[in-house]
Amino acid sequence: VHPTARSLRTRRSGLVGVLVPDLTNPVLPPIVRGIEETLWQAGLACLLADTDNDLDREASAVAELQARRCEGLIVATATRDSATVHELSRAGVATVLVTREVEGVDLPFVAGDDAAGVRAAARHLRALGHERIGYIAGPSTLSTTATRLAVVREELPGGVVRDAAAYGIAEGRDAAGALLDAGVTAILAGNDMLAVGAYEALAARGLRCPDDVSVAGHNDMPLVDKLAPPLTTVAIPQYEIGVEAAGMLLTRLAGAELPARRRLLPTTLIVRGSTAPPPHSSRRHPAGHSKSLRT
Amino acid sequence: VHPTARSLRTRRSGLVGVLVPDLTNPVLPPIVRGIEETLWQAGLACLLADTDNDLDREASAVAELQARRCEGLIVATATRDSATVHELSRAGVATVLVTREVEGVDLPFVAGDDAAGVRAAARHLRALGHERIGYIAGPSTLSTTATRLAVVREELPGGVVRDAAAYGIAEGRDAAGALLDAGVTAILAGNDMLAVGAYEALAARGLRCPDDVSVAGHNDMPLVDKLAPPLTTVAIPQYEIGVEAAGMLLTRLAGAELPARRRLLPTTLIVRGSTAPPPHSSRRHPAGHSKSLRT
DNA sequence: TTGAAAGCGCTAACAA
DNA sequence: TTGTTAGCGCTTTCAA
Repeated sequence: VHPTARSLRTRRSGLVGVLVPDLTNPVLPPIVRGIEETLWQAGLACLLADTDNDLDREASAVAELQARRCEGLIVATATRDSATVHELSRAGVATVLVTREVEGVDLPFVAGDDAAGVRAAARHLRALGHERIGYIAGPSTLSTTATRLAVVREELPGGVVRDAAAYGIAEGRDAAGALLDAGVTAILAGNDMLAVGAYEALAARGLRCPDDVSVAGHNDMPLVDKLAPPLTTVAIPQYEIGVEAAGMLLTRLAGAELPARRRLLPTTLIVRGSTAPPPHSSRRHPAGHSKSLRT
Repeated sequence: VHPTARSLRTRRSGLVGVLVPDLTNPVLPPIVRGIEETLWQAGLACLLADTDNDLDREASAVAELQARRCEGLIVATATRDSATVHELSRAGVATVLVTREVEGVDLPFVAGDDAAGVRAAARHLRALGHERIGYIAGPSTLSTTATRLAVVREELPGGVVRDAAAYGIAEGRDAAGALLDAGVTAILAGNDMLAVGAYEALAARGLRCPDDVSVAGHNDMPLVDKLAPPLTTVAIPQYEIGVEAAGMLLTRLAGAELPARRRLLPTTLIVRGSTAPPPHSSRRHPAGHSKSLRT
């Protein structure tokens, strides 16, 4: 059997294009694995394209993938207003969006339930007794940022928000510095890289985590459980997201209707050592040991 | 232009298969990016296959990629005696091995210069004054393990070696425990995951790093510089390895001769806080402050 | 049921 | 130089 001749005749390439913003971001490999394994089992192969978070490269990668007659596309690179994705939608190309959604486009979308995760994290901090809580938001071009920020605004009405230009350590450090200047006792970070930056900002000021300031992140990337202190963070079911995205593409390619256009998989708040009651809080000490409560 | 028809006619698919053992291993994504970008620029697309370190999956992935008429293969999954790779070599398939080499096969190979890296790490520990040094070797099925171990045997003749069944944290913890029982003052780990396991073994015994025992790793994976203490480790030029591997495949596909079959790119020992002189060592304190030297 | 033939869109070989 | 044609290996259609 010769797949090329078959492709020519049947007009099906057996190829799916997978667009990732940066494979180096630890969130992505498990997702890609989920996609790859699911597609592979269905007899489809993955053409991988890494856009390095560059809009032009996204556009040219899509063009190339289209030219190569991919049967469908799985896109994890989308900015909120991606013209490329809008065009894909208009052209009726079988496309599934992963992790990053695009506004005004009704393509299938799969992600972790970030809103629930951030909500849990925000409530966790409040339950610990924090009242001045700062949030480090990621780049405003991404839907993930918007989703998480909306929840923060809702759950932490008096919260201080700082933007980071990118989901990186340096950006987190700067933003956290500004939040500390504003006097927060807890920092919720848009993702774990930003949280690591917050650790650095604390260290630079001689502040201790969680004694002086609590920090929480998002994604539960590898090794954050080994930091000092281990990072409290929101875990997302990355592999399952990949499997689900590939599954949605498969049903779409089979011509079937999707049960739901948007699929949000459950996230989990993992409480570790980086979050604790704020300083001077009576909750710092268990009630039975606390003098202030006894008097 | 229709690439399928062109492929049928020219018998060139424009596809290269990339086999990885586990994309989730942080060493791989930068390598894959290097491969992908280089190949993409040359007009070739990457078919990604993740074998999950499974021999059968490696075999079936190769079969599938062959069936899809990939022009060449980049293989990062090979065990030292991989029958699949031997077969590839025999069949004359354009193949480049990355990171993991296969014995008795003269396919092009690209990797970091692990031997030099491990040598530097071993000498670093000896220079600090360590005399009882333990080594945690990875699975013996991999060439990386053999390469590193050979250097250890050479540089640390009296060293204690323990095998780990896999490059994982739990395996590192167990192996490190055994080394500590043997009374070592420093642990050199086959990679960073094993080193993190060593950290855990130390913590479990109430030992402090680097005060009681030094630890060094290999790969410089993300966040090991943020651990407590920051990990001393050997950094390998991952992205460049990917670029070089793709480059070698391209020259091979162009029919040209390779300047060298094996290409080892320079590694760097990054000394951080996890290595220090052994306890009771006069080198712990600068000479000028040391009473023992004064008397 | 089995078999022959047309044609998918391109490129390379050949003819003009 | 430019234009025409055969055929890559398969699937699908249509005839036997």
